[in-house]
Amino acid sequence: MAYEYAKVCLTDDIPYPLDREFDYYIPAQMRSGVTRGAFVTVPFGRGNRRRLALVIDVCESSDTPADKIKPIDSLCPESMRLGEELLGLCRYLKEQTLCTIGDAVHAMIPAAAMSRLAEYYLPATGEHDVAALGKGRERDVLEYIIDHGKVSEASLTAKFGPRVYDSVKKLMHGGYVERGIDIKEGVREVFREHYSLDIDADTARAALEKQKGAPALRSETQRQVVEQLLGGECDIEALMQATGANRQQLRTLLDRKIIKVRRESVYRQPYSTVEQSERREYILNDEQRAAYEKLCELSRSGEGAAALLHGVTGSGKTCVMVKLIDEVIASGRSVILLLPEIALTPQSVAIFCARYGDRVAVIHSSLSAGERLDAYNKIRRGDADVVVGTRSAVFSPVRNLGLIIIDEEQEHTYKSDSDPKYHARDVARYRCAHERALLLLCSATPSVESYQKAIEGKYTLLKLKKRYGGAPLPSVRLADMREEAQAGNVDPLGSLLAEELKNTVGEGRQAVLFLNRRGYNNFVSCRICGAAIKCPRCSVAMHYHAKSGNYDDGVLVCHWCGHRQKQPEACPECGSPHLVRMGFGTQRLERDISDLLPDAKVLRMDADTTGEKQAYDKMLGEFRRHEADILLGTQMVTKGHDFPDVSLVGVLLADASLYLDDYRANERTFAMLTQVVGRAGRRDIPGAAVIQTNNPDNDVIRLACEQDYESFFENEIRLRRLLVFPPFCDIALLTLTSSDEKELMMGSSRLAQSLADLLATKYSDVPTVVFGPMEAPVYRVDGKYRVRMVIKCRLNKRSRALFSELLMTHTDSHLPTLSIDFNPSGL
DNA sequence: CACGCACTTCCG
DNA sequence: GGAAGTGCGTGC
Repeated sequence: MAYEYAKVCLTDDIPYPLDREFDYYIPAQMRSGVTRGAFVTVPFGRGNRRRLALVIDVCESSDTPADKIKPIDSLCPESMRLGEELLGLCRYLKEQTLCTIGDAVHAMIPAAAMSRLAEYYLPATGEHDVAALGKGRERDVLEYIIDHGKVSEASLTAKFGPRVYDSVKKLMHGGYVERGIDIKEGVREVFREHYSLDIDADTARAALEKQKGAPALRSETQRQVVEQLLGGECDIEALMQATGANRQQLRTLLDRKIIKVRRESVYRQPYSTVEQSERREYILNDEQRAAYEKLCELSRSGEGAAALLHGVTGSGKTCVMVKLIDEVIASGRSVILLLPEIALTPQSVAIFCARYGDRVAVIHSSLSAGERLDAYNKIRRGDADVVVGTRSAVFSPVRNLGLIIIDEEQEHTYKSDSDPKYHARDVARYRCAHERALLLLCSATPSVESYQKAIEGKYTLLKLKKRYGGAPLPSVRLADMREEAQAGNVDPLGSLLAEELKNTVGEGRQAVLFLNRRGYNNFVSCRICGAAIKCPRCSVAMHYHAKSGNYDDGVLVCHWCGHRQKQPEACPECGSPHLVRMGFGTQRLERDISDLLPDAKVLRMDADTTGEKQAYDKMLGEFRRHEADILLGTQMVTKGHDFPDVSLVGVLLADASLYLDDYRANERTFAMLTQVVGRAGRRDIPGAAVIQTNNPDNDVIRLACEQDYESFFENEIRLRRLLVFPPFCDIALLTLTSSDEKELMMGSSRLAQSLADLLATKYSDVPTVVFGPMEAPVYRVDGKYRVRMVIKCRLNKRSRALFSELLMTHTDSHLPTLSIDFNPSGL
């Protein structure tokens, strides 16, 4: 059992070709701690700079020549250790998404839990002839280091400028200066200290009575502390309150071993202030019961299984989910529930907090570093067995995983577009298969890929066809905007929708208006030359955003890089002063509504007004409590929020998303319309929906109005098969990025050439269809140019090996950066 | 022939 | 990514 060697992967930010296993010697005193999944620091490279590394495996011998092997430097805290399941998942992520092990690790462990290495410089031990350095910059640097004793590279750069490292290097060569390393553990956990006596009760009483031989209590405060603790353990706040002791006085008693302290971590609870909804009983109807029983059966089988729950909007999928979670928890296993970010609201979280109390951990993007760490530790220690969270929660280190639920599984936010470029659905499938758990995908409008898998029998398909409580579907009317335009109405609000809006608000009910895309077409263009005003850093038209209240007083904003500027007086292209604002966005719509219904209270919800999560949650709360009449917004309003008083739903520009140059445009449009129509009229109020479109005959729009998913799927799968799109192939998106346009051009032809070479020789057995290189739809973003290649292929070991090789040979710090995304969420 | 600098190689 | 190794041009 003496493992002397460890295979490790570096986990700092390293280039792809360097991401392989390296053998290190394990010093004898570290043998018990250095095991698979542990983190260590190692000396690496010719300069032996310290690096953080993950132990992939330990072994008795090594194939590496003994003279090359270096010893491990130190062992990192236990709290960073990855379990066997997550270690396997790191490997899987690297294979599947071509990320580095480091990228995978960072997706799993919160930054606050990771140790950080901080290098510093200090004067070398021993005497040195400082005068021999003469009077150059090196001497100044050395004197600065000697004066300060221990200096970070950052402070040297601040003092001497960016090229200071050249001097430092020379000083190190000359033996004047040495490099040291500090290992800083991440953000501290919050602990509460509990004090108790470290001496027995008799000794304590003796001390209080000032008996000989007993420890002396030198002050009244010390006596009070001992007296208090005779009554039992006491936490620090209560103790200081009761005795008037301060930290220093407690410290003294601790040092004299009269009292002792126990530190218990307290978890910061970001949702502790959530309005408590009462724990309600869920009564299942026949359909729901059948689905629930089938799922229980799958779960109890103890094998990895996957199911797709397809239920029309309002069919009560949540009831089935909650009952299933109860069942899995009761059997002693843990549950991960994934929701799209915009569906993760206090209301949805409250359902689970009310039911499972402090056994719930919530994870979302706007947690502070400390909150994230607490949630992570709570899960890791087994103090939470229900995890509710967004995409990254799929990596939660739960104990004894029993179930992963992905709600609204078609949402593209489950696909990450930065390293690791994983899809939460694929990660969940892998985990469930390996940890013998059940995967449950839920949706009213499943992705074409998932539904196809269900039809093929890879997922167990469960259907809920009835709306819960028998609520009828809203009556849906299409408003043909071409007729409106011919009649001279170019306002965003058509006459039918305007009429319905008046009636609804007049009757004291609420309405939701959904505008397809934020600030749609809302740009400034020149009447003379027709050019739109573009962002100086990106090649897209900037959008006009009015300041609050005044439509004419606004700024231009780039939706890609966030650049803001005032609207220019004249066209930058032709100098003409005739600039006009085109199209309309949520702001323009808000103004039109207040003209139409001056007394109605309107809430506008888009990325501008909901910068912070709290603001978004607050707005939803207000609308739920009927403190406003009309909710107006982009995608955010379509999610499964249950608004009891909403009887009208309006969709503006229903077809705007049909013509995106993405093969999923139909699917997205169908899902959006189906969901938004499903918002209207639950329970006893009959709902109505008005959909404004220029394409009333379009099948996608028509079928969405009828909530007919099956027919939509039949059409769509036929189209995908015909045109060879997923699920009938996979797509690899290769993106080259550079701030130098010329280098980018050279890089892209080099890339195309290597790809062609590999396909003609080593990988001639891999069938592909190659498109490009071509400029990305938005060529320039944040000052960088982007060129792409799109490759249709089948993802398997061979094709991944091909792309991996491409990444190996095209990763170089002074070449354009290559990024590969398999089945990206948008093209 | 010494030094500077672009380019390549390899890291255990 | 970074440091050392390689090879070539320039300079007194």
